[in-house]
Amino acid sequence: MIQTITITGIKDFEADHIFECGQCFRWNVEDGKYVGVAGGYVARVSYEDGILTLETTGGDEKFWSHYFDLETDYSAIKSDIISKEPKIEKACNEGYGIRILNQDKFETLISFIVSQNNNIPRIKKCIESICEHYGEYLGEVFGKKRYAFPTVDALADASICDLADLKLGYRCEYIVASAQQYRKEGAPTTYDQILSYHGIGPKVANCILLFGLHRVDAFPIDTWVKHIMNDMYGFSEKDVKGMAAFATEKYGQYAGYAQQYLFHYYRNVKFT
DNA sequence: CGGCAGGCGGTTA
DNA sequence: TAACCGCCTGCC
Repeated sequence: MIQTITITGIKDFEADHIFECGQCFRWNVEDGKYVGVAGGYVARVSYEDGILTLETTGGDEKFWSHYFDLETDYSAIKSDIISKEPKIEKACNEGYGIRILNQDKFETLISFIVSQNNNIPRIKKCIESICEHYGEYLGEVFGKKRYAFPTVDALADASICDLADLKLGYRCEYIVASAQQYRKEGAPTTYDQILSYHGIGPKVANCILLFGLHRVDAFPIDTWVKHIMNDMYGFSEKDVKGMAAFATEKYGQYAGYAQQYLFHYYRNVKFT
């Protein structure tokens, strides 16, 4: 059963920008609108003239409002980072509707383990496969079978051999070990704690900080960001430390937002 | 066929 | 602590 939620007076929202800036893997265009699963609910999203419309199997306005980070003033954020770094203005204008979602911590942690040394279409495929095999079946919604992201227990108790059938490669053991650590310790709260997971290094840890824990000062440096920092500022692509220090100094507490605008710009506009 | 894709762990010097 | 190397898999 589908309910419709409409939220009005929303600025700085563009589904394309939100879902194509590298933060999530379970939202895809179906018949012209984005459909995805979050918090165990299926939703179809549309936005026009300040009105956000969600056709969903569950979750109240409060849940979705928080998920889409609607309480945050992105115009103010853009002004702030542009004032600190005018060179970012074009990227902010191109990706004007970006928002950093408030995603589930465990889902984010596992998803970014899957992302390592991998490309986006295959990451999405792998995660859907994990959901189909280990997640709760949510029914047929908008013409497709839908599945929730698995619980911590479901993945902690999964066998590495069975996961291997999902073509996850060497990431299988990371996934099971991480789910077990998460079950034992609870959700991580610091960078060092995230880094202590087997199979999580600096890049993935920063993604989990930013996208899972909403630590908007985190600045994940992947190969794209390396290209960007090289192109914009002349950094050697090996100088990850230099880039990280520069980002903190240049963008400060909003480095994560800056990363998203730049990533989106280079990924979807400049290099296409 | 080698190279690479939103890296990481392990081993070397 | 920096520089390599191998790695599951799929697609050029």
